[in-house]
Amino acid sequence: MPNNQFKKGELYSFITGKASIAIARRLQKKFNNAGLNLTIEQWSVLYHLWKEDGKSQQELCNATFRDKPSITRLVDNLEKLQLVKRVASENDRRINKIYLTKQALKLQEQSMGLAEETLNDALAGVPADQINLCKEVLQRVYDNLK
Amino acid sequence: MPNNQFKKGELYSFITGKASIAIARRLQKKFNNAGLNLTIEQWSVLYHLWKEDGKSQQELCNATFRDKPSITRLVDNLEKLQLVKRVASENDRRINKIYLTKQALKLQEQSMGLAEETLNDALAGVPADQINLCKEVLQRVYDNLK
DNA sequence: GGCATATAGTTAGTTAAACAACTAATCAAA
DNA sequence: TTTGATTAGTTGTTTAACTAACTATATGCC
Repeated sequence: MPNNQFKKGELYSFITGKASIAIARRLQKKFNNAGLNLTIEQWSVLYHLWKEDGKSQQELCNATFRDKPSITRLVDNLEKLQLVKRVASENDRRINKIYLTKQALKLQEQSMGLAEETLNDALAGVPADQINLCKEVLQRVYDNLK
Repeated sequence: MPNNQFKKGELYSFITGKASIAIARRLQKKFNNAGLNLTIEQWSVLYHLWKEDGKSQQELCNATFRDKPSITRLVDNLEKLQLVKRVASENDRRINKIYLTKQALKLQEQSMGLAEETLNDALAGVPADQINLCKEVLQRVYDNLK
């Protein structure tokens, strides 16, 4: 039987993703302490728009690994916060393109700095080669399941 | 600066825990397909009670890495499903001890089988030593942040 | 053109997470 | 022994995930 090195006690924390939950909580705290009124989920949408503005909601679904209703509501809330605007595509009127506002552009540097800081906290004392191997394993897991 | 091997594109998936989300989704699907009317979060509580029945809610908080309101509501829902019962502790009447019902005991074998299956799906083709290293890194991340 | 199908997005309902504020029971110390 | 602090658990509110059902637009085929 493959991979039965997973004894039950270890099984649990792999499934629950304790480590990534801890990372997300730490980042959220840093946001709160910095007075950034932003959830990690909202930040994750902005993150992909900072990389390329004007993505459609469907593209945001793919990028953030969320389903359509989740993105609809995240964009709703980001619009309420005046951080993004929906603009109907001229070519295909089913599509909403999502554009960052000036306010959102201002948040990029600070929040990305806090995110890098969080990962440095998380990975303190872990050698680079181990991090890389870990990333590869997690990517493989993701590919195995998608 | 330590650990700056994290370029931005990689940063995101580490924070979001794509891999563990994928694992949880796969396990939830297996539960649904098997007709198990159980969320992964509910299962995670049962999991720790199968290991040791009669834990207090606070002990379940620690074990599952959730806060008290989350456990209150999970136990509420598990009680509605008649899978656990709250029993006030005789020594200390602030404490609820949570006990599995017969119905819950029946679910253990099947659901744990599906969980192992899910991890085997997830880790297919990943050598044991890499899995072990990955576990160590994730544990270290968790310890760094708690 | 007209109809079936696919795609983009929204709405509704249930479950869960995070946080704050709360009640009740226990403990400790003056 | 009473007062203050601590601990266990609950309740309320907001945000988000997931599923299913829905609307509207676009596409492809006859």
